[in-house]
Amino acid sequence: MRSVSGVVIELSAVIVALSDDAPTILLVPSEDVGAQGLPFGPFDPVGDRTLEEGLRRGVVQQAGLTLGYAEQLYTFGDRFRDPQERSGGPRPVSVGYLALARQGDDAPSPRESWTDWYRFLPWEDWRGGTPGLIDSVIVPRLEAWCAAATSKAEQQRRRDRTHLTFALGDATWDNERVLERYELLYEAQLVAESARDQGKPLLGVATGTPLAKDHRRILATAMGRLRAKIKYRPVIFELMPPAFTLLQLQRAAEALAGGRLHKQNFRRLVAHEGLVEPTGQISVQTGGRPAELFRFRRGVVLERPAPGVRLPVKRGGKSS
Amino acid sequence: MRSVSGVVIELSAVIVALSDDAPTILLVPSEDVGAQGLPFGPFDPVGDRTLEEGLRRGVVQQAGLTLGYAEQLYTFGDRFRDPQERSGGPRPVSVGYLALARQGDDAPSPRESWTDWYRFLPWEDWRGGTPGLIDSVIVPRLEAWCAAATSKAEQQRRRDRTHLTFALGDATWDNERVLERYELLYEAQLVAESARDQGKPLLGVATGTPLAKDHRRILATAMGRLRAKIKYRPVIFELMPPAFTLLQLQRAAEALAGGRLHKQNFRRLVAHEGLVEPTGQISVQTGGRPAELFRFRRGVVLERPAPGVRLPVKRGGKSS
DNA sequence: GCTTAATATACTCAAAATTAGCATAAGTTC
DNA sequence: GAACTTATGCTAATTTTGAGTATATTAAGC
Repeated sequence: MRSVSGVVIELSAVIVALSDDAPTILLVPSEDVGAQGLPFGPFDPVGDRTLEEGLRRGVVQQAGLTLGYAEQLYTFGDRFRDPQERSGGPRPVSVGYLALARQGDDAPSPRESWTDWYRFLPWEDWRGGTPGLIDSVIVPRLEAWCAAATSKAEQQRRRDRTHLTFALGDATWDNERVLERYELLYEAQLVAESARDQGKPLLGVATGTPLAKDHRRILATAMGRLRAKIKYRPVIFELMPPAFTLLQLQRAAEALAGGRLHKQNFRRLVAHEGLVEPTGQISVQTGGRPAELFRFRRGVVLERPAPGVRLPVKRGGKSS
Repeated sequence: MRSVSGVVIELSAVIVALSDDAPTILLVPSEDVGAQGLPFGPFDPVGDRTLEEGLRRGVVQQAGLTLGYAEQLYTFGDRFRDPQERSGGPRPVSVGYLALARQGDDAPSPRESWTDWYRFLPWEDWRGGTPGLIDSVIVPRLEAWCAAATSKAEQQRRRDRTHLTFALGDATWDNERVLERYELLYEAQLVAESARDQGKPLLGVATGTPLAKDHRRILATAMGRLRAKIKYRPVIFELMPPAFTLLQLQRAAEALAGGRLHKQNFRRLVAHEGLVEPTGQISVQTGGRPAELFRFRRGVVLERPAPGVRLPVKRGGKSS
C-alpha cells in the first residue's frame, strides 16, 4: 500500500439543543464570507486516541462546550467540498458527528450562537402545515428542472425523485429523507451552495440560508439521522430537562420530527412503552389544568428491544 | 487550523453475496499471519473524486470485482486498530463500506474467496435455534467477566449490558445489535483480537474465526446495518437473481437476519406490500408443488414510504 | 396406481395495536 | 361566572399481527 499525502482529516459536529419549541444548532463564524459554519477541528493522529475523543477536544477548544451524547454520522470526502481546495489547499475529509446538548448546560461565548435549524432547511418544518416555500418556490422550480432534462428517460427519473422526496402526487412526506431532499435541491441549483461550489453566479432565488463549505449537507444528514433515531432509541431525553410534562415531551418530538402529533395517542404510546415515570410533582406553568411531571425511566432500555418515542402523526383532525 | 500529517485514509469493503442459504463475504489474503482480511485500498486524494469512487477503483484493483450497491458504514480510527501501528507505522483511518453483489456476477480470482460470514460471528446465526456456542462458552465466560468487576456498580453495568445484548433473563434477542455483541466479547477477552491488540497471549478459547486488524468489527457493523436495512429498503433484491420463488426470498431474508420466519405470514407481508410481482413463470426445482416465480417490483419505492421485507419471526411453532 | 413426503398457497380467527375521536377534569383570564 | 386552556380518561372502528388449519400440486418409493 503506498502512502498518500495531502489529506487532512477534520472533525465537524452538528450540536443540537432544544430552545422552547425550536431545535437549535451551535454555529461559529466561518472563513467563508457571509456564512456561518459548524464547529470543527483537525484530527490529531498523535494526541487523539479515537476520532470521537478528537471531536470532544476540538469542540471544547472551539466552542467551550463539553459534549454529552455524540455519534458518528458520515464521512464527507467529495472533491471541492471546501471551495478553498480550488486554490491549492489540501484535500479535506470531514468526519461528521451528531451531538446532543441540553440548552443552558454551558453558556455559549459571544462568538457562538444557537440558531434554529429550520432556518437552513425551512422546507423541513411542517408543524404549521405545508411550508409555503414548497408550493411557491420549490415545486415550480423543480418541475422546470425536470422538464429541462435532455432525454425522456432522465426526465422520468427526475420526476420520480422529485415526487418521492417532496411527496408530490400520492406519495407521503417522509420526514427522514432530509438528505435526499437537500441533495435534490443542490442538483437542481435551488440552494446557494450549488452555484458557489461551481464558482458560478446564483440564478434565481436560493432557498434557505446557506452555511460554509458542505455544512448544510452535514446538517441534513444529522437531521435525518436524529429523526430516525428518536423512534427506536430514547435519545430525545438527552435534550429534555430532568423533569417535564408530557406536552413538553410532545412539543420536543414535534420540533425534531417537523410535524404535529396526536396528543392523546402520543401520551398513550409514551406511557404504554414505559418510557417515562411520574415524579409525583405537578407543573403549574401550563396556563390550564396543571400537568403531572415525568422523568425518563432508565429501565426501559433493558426491557424493550427498541425503546423510542412513537410518532402518531396527526392528519386531518381539529383537536389540539 | 494546523495541518496534521501522518494520517492515511484506507477504504475497506464488506462485500456480501448469497450462496445458497449462506451469506458470504469476499476475503483476501492479509499481511497478518494466519488471518484473512477484507479487501481494502488507499484513498487517493488526487485521483479520486469521491470516497466511494476510490473504493470502487480499489476493489476492482484488488479483487477484480465491479461493485453494484455500496453504502458507507462508519469510519474507524481508534489507535492501534492496525497492530502494525505499534512498530511505527502511520495512523490508519479506515472508511468502511457495505457492498452487495450477486453471486456469480464476477468469478473471483484464486486469491480471493467467498466465505460464510457466520464463520466469524457464529453466535449471530439462530436459524437452527440458539447457537450451542452461546450456552456452552459465551454465557459462562461473560458471567465470569461480570463477576470479576471491581465495584458493585461496574458489576451491575456489565450484567445489564450482557443481558441486553445476549438476551439473557427476559430480554429478547435483537438481531441488529451485532456490533454491541462483538464489542462486548472484545472487552471481555472472548475474541482472539483482544489479546492480539494488546500484544498479550490469548487466555482460554476464542470464539469465532479472527480477521486481520479490526476487520471483524467492520464486519459486525456491516451485518447490523444490513439486517436493519432490509426492513425498510428493498436492498435484499440486490442479492437475489432476477426471478425467484417466495421461499427463495424467505431463505435469503432468514440467512441475513439469522433466524427463521413464519412462512405464510412472510408471503402475506411480501405480497401485501407490493414488493414483488409474478413473472408468469413457474419454477420446477422445488421438490414439491412447483412455485410461481416473482421479480422485484420497482414501482414500490414510489408508493411506500419505507419498502422492505418485514420479518415475521417464528417463535414456538412447528409448521415449516 | 397408490401412498408418502415435500412444497405451495389460500384462508381463518383471535389478539393486539392503531386511528380518530368524544368526554370530562382542573386550572387561568377577564 | 363565562370563556378559554390544558390535562387526562375512555371508546369504537379498523387494521395489523401471530399462529395456525386446510387444501393443492408435484416427485419418489413401492
